[in-house]
Amino acid sequence: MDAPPIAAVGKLIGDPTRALMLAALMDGRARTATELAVEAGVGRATASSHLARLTERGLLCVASQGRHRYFRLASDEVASMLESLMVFGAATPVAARVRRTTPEREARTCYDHLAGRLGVGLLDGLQRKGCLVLSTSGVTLSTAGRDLLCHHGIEVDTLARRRRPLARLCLDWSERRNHLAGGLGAALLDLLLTRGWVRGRDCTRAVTVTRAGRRALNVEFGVDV
Amino acid sequence: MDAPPIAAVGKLIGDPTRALMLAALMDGRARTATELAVEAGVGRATASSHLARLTERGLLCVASQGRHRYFRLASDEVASMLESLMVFGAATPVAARVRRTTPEREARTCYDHLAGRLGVGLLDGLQRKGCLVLSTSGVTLSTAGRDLLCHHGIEVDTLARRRRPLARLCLDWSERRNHLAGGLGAALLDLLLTRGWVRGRDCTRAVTVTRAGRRALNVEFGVDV
DNA sequence: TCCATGATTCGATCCTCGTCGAAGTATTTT
DNA sequence: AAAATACTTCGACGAGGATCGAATCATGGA
Repeated sequence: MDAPPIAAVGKLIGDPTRALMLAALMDGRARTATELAVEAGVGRATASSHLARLTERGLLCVASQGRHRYFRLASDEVASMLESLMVFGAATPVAARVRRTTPEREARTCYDHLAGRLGVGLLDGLQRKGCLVLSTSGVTLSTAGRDLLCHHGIEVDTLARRRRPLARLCLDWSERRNHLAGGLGAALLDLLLTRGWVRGRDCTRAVTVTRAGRRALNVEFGVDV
Repeated sequence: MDAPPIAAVGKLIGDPTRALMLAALMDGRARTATELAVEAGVGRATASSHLARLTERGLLCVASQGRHRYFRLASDEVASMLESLMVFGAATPVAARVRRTTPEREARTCYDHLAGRLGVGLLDGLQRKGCLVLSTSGVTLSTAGRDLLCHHGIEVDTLARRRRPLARLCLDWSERRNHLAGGLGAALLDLLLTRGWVRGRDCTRAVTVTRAGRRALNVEFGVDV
């Protein structure tokens, strides 16, 4: 009658303070222990103990820089798992049906890549253009896709050599469809931001598509925003 | 500073008793409140309150039959979400690396379909044979696939008319790759069991492939067990 | 070397929530 | 009708754990 493994993870995520920390880190950026303490509205001592437990369980990883300790999500698999929780997080099924379309549903970041309608659309568009081929073990980049992305300055070959998978799928809580994660997903968000095609809002994970972005995304990646 | 939605779901799964109930229901079968109380090692009153909360949140659904109330997972999306939690459930990353291959990793059921190496292999095989085509919104069945499954007595057209999606992907905690869920996944497990190609062990979710099954799976579905 | 700042550890406190027994409701059986 | 079974609601109890302040450790700058 011993508690199954999911209980431990659930308990970890179930605490409001830890959940706030995880939610804050969903944008993929690293934060110091004090920053997270403030964001969760809790004392430094409390935050420290929470962060230690999250790290120990493999949900977070930590990098010491000087006297600061920067915490971030351990991988985009963690982000993916958290997103899958949000499917049930919102409310009762009844309330979920009458839910409004929020900006977050339109376009947002998930860890370090795009999600929401835009994220799903991007994966769709790239697939229709024959740039991405979905297979069982995930998504793979076609030669055409490689050329397109290289043309936009993304160093695909460098990314491919990393330990991190080049392309992964992540189930979207708002669309209930997949969007593109992995190194490629991160590189694409990077590209869209530097080109000024999408603009991030500082406090939330929501992003907006610029007028130029709308056109460019359609022409380049076949996205119908 | 209000608690994010994931906290509520986490807290729900985080309780050992509720986790035991969910784990028990992962095989997809429905159980009465009393059965679940026994399986979780807890009184009837306690079980009842837990089941009410799980149902309210949309993780379980309930069907009243006479004086019995049968609880089961609300959908295979719940099973999919629980599997994604197990990726982090096992232990610390260090311990996870030296982990043995258990029977559960070889082949098991997840809700009402196959998972583990066999589940992943089945999806692989069907894809290689051109029976399934992976697309962004999920998997779709090709004409060739429809013919093959009908030939084995699966009433594909009937399944397609149901509200439940015909084919869905579910991330495997042991293989970290997708396996086949949805109505088709359920029908295939059914087929394999009635043909005697795999045999379920009663108490656990593990299944074993029979000698005849090994050959048949290879010939019919291109599975390399 | 000394102080300022970031982070962790420890001990004490407080509160949430899981637990059970008893009573109440619903449904089947006799 | 009455008894039996399945389940839920209610009230009270108790343990686990989240929280904080104070003390300690670690790093950087003067």
